[in-house]
Amino acid sequence: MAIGALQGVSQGQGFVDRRELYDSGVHRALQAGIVGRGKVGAESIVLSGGYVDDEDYGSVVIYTGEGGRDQNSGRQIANQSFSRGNQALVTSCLEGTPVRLVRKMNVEGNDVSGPKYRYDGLFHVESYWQETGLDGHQVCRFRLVDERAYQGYLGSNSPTELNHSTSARRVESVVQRVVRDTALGRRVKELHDYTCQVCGGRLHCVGGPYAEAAHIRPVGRPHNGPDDLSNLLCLCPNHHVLLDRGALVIDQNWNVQPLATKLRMVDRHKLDPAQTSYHWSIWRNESD
DNA sequence: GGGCCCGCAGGG
DNA sequence: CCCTGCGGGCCC
Repeated sequence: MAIGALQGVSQGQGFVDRRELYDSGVHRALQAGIVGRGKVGAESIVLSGGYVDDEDYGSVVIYTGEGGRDQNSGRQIANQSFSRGNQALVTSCLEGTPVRLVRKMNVEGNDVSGPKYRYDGLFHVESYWQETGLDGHQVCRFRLVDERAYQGYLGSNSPTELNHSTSARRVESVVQRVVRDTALGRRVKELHDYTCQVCGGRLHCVGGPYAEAAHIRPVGRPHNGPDDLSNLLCLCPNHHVLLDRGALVIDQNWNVQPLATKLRMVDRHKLDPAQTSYHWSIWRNESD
């Protein structure tokens, strides 16, 4: 029942089997890959290589949700939904709470007695979406980033001062909305005079207006959206969040659904319909 | 607090 | 390859 780091457990620590992981409290399940509750968030996940759709890049992990899987063959035989453990990971994303990540190691040679699992520290659920998996069914997917990588993005000089329960959400926001907010981000905001393309709102702060540059198709793996104007919107914070989390999608006619309002356009800013169509594809089942 | 469902085991 | 199975989450 503990979220975050555990006393007496060090990063990189090995565990012989799932029973030892269970007893240590690192991952309190003998079989399931996700431990956590829908309304509280996830505690821990195990990356075992059992899912064909998983991608492990070290500090970035693309994790496939649970469910719809044939126990024996290991193949997806039904669609997944954002429920159970998948809902727990969504909650971790929305709340910004860290998740313990355990990797199953490929044991070299015949050393059966050695540790088969390794605790690899805390990860943040940066985003979630769904897509058609390699086996042809809808799967839930999660982009997890090593918390140390986050601190690297931020250039933080005191990683240990980060309080996960209170500041992680803000950390995530900074990564998505400020660090990537370069000259291009300023450009798109100037083109729209800091007016939200969804609601037309313009936030007047002391010192000037505030808006956010939002990528339609996310940049970085696995989405690999382009970091250019044709993939950027000028949005207020609320509609930025709703777009990123799939509550808003943009259809072929530039209507924002389910609001049924037209995306506000200006002549000098052309969008690429391929990007809105990609965004649609990863959220089509959730937005109706 | 009991019953039910389900899962990124593990071993034979 | 098959099957037994432990225990968490969740809904009564």
